[in-house]
Amino acid sequence: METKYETVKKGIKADIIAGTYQTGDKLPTESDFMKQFGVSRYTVRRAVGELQNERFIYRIQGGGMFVDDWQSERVTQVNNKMVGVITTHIADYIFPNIISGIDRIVSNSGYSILLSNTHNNHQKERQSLIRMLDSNVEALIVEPTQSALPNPNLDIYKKIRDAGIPVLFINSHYDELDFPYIHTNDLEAEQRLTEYLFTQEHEKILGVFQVDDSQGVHRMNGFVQSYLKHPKISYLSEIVMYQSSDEMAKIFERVTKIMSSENHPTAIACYNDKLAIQIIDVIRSLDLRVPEDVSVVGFDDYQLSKYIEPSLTTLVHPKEKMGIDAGKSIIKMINKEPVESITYDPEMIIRNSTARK
Amino acid sequence: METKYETVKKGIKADIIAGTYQTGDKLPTESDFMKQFGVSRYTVRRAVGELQNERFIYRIQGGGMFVDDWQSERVTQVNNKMVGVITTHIADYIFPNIISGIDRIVSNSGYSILLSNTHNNHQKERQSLIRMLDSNVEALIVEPTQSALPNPNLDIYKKIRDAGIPVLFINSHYDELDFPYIHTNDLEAEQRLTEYLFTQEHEKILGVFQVDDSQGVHRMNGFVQSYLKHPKISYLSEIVMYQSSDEMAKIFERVTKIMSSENHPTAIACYNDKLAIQIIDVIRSLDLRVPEDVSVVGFDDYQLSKYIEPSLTTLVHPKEKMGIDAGKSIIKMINKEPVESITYDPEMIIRNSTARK
DNA sequence: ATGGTTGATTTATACGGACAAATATTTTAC
DNA sequence: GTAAAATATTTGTCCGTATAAATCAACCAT
Repeated sequence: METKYETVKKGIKADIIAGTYQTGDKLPTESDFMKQFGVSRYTVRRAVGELQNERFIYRIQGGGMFVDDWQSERVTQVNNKMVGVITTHIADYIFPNIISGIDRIVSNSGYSILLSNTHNNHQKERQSLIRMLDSNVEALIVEPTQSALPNPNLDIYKKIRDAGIPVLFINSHYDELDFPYIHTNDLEAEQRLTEYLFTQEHEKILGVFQVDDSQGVHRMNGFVQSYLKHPKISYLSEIVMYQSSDEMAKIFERVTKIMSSENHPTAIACYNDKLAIQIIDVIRSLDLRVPEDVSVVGFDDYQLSKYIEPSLTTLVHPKEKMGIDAGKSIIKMINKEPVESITYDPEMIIRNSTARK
Repeated sequence: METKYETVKKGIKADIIAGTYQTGDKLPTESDFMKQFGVSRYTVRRAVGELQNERFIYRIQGGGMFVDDWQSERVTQVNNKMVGVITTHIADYIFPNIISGIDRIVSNSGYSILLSNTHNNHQKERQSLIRMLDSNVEALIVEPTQSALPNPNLDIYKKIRDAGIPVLFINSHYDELDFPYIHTNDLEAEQRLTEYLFTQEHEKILGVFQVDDSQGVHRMNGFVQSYLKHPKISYLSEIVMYQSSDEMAKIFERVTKIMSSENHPTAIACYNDKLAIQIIDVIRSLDLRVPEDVSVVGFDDYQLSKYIEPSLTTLVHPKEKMGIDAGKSIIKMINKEPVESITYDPEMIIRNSTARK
């Protein structure tokens, strides 16, 4: 709940910004505001006192209160409550849902989102972190960049920690830093999915994974560990690893080569749905049918994965909810309340891109 | 003569500077100071309140008052080069692409994006605008909220203009404000698309349009004007109008009713691809085939529109490019260079959701 | 020892009242 | 009409009181 003086302050401030009271105008008297807001003189005076500190008004004893020239250069103090959000990509894929979830929560607490993306590049991550610090964000939500590789920006993260700025990681995290994080259990989920393909009698499965973020590595490990539980067929597994900086065309070439061979895999486990959708296109160009000839599975349950033909078998995990949880956690952290890390267990959704061998 | 609270303030401040109270030390309680200076609690609180504003002390409710690190860097100059971006939705649809395009450009010029969304609600737009001003953004990129309706926030926009803050509108704009804008030529494009349906011998076409944003209104007008050019059949057109606040289920109900009738329309023109995809689902639930029984067209060329079954006939317009152009324009505007409004002419893409009647 | 509960302490918010000081307005005196 | 004086208005300072919220310290049960 908001305090009364904050309500009064906001009310008057809004009228000033809206222009109801113009620069230089005489404001209503304290008694007027007392009646208008139904509060005591103390409360009004506290509100206008802060507005005076923020240079929105000035007061003349005996004369009245007046709107200050608040529009001119007030570089000095900015009362901006901001939460910094750093992700690898803004537009791609599931991030909009996450960002939207964050926004829904933090905007209700009066915070804005200062957004930055790293294009999965450590140098850009560094720039983003520095800019966030310069902008005096009160807290940070970060999706680590190339989380599977050593991070050269740990020095800045440590500075941020020492400055007492709360940091929350999403999707992955760094073991060296003990910030809380919210992520999905990629390894176990991919394991279950691969296991499902085995029950469909697939033995030779191609895994295609992006390995410069830790989610991709976990998914790949899930794939591999599934095979290790079936030592008789584990030699049949094939894996294509790629980095986010690689050209997609090159990756598809490698997949094409593998799928063109005599004894090609009968199923493909993809890093995510986006890749799966593209791989299905590649497969069809080889005159193979999905799922009759090749089963394809993805990850994430991208919102349109059920509408494409064939609809995708995949793993669903919360997206907007992750954002909402992240927003709630970061607000708690700002208020110095304790916060627990959260792990989501993705659920398998069987659709039409998979079939018995 | 000095006021009492000034005396108290000076007294405490002197002890801090002299080192009687060291940085981090707990100060005496308010009651202590009341006795020490022989004043009321109000006076003590007023004194320590100002000391807190001057960063000499900090207070913890229930905990006590402590000497702040007043000797360190007093002025933490905030280097916040920020561009505010206000859209109706963050996650939905094509906005991520636009935001990503903006980010690509402005981040290269050292700017961060302060993001806010309005959920297509005027009240929230107002809050967003005020927050942006409070945060000292150097420029604003705004997608108008409910742009087809009168905007109650024009007063703030005018205030922003008077303050010399550059504003750029995307997707739509307000005629009352002469800010530059970047938008697509929705009317003509929808006209061409409807015309195409006529060439496919469709005569009875249902239009489903969202009418609280001006894009939707323009699209609907394109649809209508197309019919007006064919007066012989214009009585055959049907239109379902809805607002963003309406429940989708209700809209689908109305569509269902129309499509269940004896002589139902043979084609449906949808506000956008997202709606088209859902409408195809509705149509199929009525045991009608797309495109054999009913042709469906969308708008926007949503990225997965070519992957769904059937792939969508639609109008493509730049999305990320719109963001890039917006970014470039806003940087120019910050540099006080002249900027022209930009109009994109969407291109028609014929896919498999349409067929000859 | 430890973990939870209770009560005391301390700051935060809020009300009402009183008088002082500066300014604004009206009245009075010329 | 003008200037001075009286009055009213408005902000500034200050007090006492009350309740809420957060923290701290002591206690008790396990």
